[in-house]
Amino acid sequence: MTTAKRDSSTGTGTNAGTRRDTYTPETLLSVAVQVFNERGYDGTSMEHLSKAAGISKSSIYHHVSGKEELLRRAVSRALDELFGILDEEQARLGRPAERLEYVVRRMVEVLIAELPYVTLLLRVRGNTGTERWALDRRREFDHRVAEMVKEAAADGDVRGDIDAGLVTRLVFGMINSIVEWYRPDVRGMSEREVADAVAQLAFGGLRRAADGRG
Amino acid sequence: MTTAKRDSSTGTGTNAGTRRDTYTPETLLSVAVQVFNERGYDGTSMEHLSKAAGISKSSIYHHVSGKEELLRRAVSRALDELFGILDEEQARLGRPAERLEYVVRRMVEVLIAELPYVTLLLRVRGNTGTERWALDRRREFDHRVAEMVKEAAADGDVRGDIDAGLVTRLVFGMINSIVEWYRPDVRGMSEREVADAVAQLAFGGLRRAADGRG
DNA sequence: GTCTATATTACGATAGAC
DNA sequence: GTCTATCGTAATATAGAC
Repeated sequence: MTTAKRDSSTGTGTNAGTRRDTYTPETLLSVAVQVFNERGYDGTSMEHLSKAAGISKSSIYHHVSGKEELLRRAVSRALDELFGILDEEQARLGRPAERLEYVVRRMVEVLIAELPYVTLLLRVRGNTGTERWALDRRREFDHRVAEMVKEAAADGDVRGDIDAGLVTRLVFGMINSIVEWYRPDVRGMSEREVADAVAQLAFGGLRRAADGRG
Repeated sequence: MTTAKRDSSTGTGTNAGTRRDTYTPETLLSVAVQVFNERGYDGTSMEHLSKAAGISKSSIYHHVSGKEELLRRAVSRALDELFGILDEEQARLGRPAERLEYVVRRMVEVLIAELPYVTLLLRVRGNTGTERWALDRRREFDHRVAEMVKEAAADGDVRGDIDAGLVTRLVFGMINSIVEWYRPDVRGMSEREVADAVAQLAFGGLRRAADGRG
């Protein structure tokens, strides 16, 4: 009943202002990323992509140089959004613990807003140059957040009985796991609601809270 | 300097009590799982496996029917260990909150004790029948732990302001992320120490604790 | 149990027509 | 911009010797 083909009804070629019917690297990317996430990058062939996009294999090569360029574009987008968080004012100014909580909430929001792109980024293994580059940049991001955890612990606002690197990894694990279950179509649960739940659980813990903020 | 070849020095064939030099499906599995985790299952060819095992491709087919059998054996082992936790006495008896904390700690321990097997399980995508079966069993396990969270919340021992299913997913995310960074060779950090850190962070939260137990 | 050799299919990518 | 046809390689798996 459903079809992977694009709607061709607007494709006269003379409508200057309206969206074109043919693919651009960007629109093709959104299709590719979806398939990559369903089948895994290595489990996706150009044939799979061509079927999903509704064009032939060779047409894909007209837009991009190959599979790896699609991967590079996707993870670049995810990384740019994540690093962008660290440049925001609330991530740079104020007490470390507050900056940390802001970053945690924003990570959840970015992860949901850019769900397919971040999902792909988080699943990269390291078989190609592009994948290893992505892993390096991820590590750099993790490191910068870990520094924030260390500062917050030094201030006494965050528990110091667990190593800051370990804490960062575990909180990242919690946040990043969102890509494994969050789906925008299910009713309810906005970015904000998920971000609140993650922040409350990460900072307050599972145990029934004695009061609102401690 | 390093070699992938096995040591052939004990391979006389007459030493009844000592370990044999040739592969069994089980010893081959440990090699395969390692490569699967490094390159990803889809990114691993029989050629990769044969190089890592130090035998030819066709020799692998003497021990197992193919790649997918290796995957099935690996994820079965991981699933058996995880479901085994739920049969343990401390997971079945007592207050839900205490059973839950026990399961969380044991999950960490099993995950570390069976690191490569659980790692592979957690990365399964669903392209083959074996993979879909593994995903189904994982969901079943998650569901049974989620029930425990619901009971603990009903008792008032665990916060009820966040949906039990969401809490379960986030805590699982934290636990499961261990496979992404834990390496047994790095000095320090035993199974027990990681389990303690996870339990403390999951139940107590990031915020500096007011007291030991709340 | 392990090997070499090979059958067969799938893959990434290109050539060239329209 | 898209297509069909195809190239060269790499994949899974098998055959048969030792």
